[in-house]
Amino acid sequence: MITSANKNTLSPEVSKYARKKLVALEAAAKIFGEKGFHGATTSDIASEMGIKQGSLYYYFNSKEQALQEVCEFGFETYVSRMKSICAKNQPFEAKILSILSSHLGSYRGKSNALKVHNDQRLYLSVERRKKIKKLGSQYRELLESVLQEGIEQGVVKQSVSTHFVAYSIIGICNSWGANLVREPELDLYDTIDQCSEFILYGVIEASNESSNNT
Amino acid sequence: MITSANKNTLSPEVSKYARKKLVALEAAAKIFGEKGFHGATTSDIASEMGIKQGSLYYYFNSKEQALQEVCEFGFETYVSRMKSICAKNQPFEAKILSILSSHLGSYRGKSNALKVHNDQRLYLSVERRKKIKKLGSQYRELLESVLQEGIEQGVVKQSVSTHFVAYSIIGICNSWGANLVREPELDLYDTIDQCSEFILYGVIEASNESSNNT
DNA sequence: CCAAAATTCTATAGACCTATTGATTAGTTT
DNA sequence: AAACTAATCAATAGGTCTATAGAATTTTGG
Repeated sequence: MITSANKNTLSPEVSKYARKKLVALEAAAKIFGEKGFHGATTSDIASEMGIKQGSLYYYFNSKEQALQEVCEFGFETYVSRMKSICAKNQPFEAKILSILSSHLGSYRGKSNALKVHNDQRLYLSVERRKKIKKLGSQYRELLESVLQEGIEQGVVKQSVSTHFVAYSIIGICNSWGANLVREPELDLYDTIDQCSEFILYGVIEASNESSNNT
Repeated sequence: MITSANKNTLSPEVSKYARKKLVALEAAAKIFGEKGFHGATTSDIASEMGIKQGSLYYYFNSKEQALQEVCEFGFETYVSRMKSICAKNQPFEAKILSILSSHLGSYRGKSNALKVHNDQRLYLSVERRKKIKKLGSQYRELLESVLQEGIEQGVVKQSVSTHFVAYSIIGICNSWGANLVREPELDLYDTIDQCSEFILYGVIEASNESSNNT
């Protein structure tokens, strides 16, 4: 049995294993992102990182576990960053901007892992999804708390459902995130600004109250 | 060779073939929706409609063609409905509401096909995606034209990019659409209303101009 | 430079899956 | 009811994929 958890105890900084495991994760993320979980083969992933199919199992116990790790990898740092954003003492608008920067920026950073998390995580067994589910709930609750804060400060309309808006914001971000991955020439900061403007103020001209209700 | 295009020339109203072909499309949509294109097997689809795996090829030439037909099926009527909405002479807000009703309502109607279109169409070859691509562009252009109309009427802010907002609206709709499919107890009309409010006016309280810009 | 550990390779068993073929049953028409 | 057509089935060829096992190679530490 392969004890892939073994690391060289006398690692220089970080073990060779850990370094190459990261390469494996990135390769898996790229291939899963391109072909989907079931469409990707272990052979694809292995050749992406320059090793043979069988050797991949030195780094993963199974294909499904590879997907699990990619999803967790793509989501983990991202949620913890969300936490620190929410903890800060900033006006509502600034927080939203930070959140959008973090969310959309993640796609440009380790684009593939986060995309895989969004598109492929449901193919994991319930058991394997536990941690991911927890992270997802955490994230949505954090976003809802920011909105609730906005309501209490009188900045955000009382009529909005924090749950609904949180979901909608996540939807917009994931949709644009997918575009950012697909089209590298798309400008990240422009996208962030437009999302922010749209989420905060909608599309209706504020001054004109042309409510010609039929 | 199976001439699956044959219909009984003396069909009663609509041929038995056409009727069961629809059953096949719905079964394929359901299974593709649950397991994804590569995760689904022809055996799954066949047993969903109560026939054996091999018999499925009486209705489809290949698994990939089944996916193509499901995607087109899910998108076609939907785009044509969008056309008639855009042609109507209605105020901007009413049009947006109609569009949201149509888009989100579609998920409740033939929920699976539209979901499959969104999630799985990229696994089709470029050739097979041609028609779908065209429909997608048509849809987005129609939505952009509605926004442009709104700008010209002074209802929509001049600063918004119609392209960006169109994409964002589609993102929100697809995100909520997926929720509507996943959670049947979610109220359709409530979702439509909240989406509309959010898209039109954003989350910020209109009266309060608390722009404490740092 | 040698021995132990880490990493990669080759080869393959065992499943499973698509698509085809020819036989078989059900349905219709005359 | 015979003749014809439509719909389904059973069986399988041919291919691909995951995961494993043991051999071979590389790296590391003394």
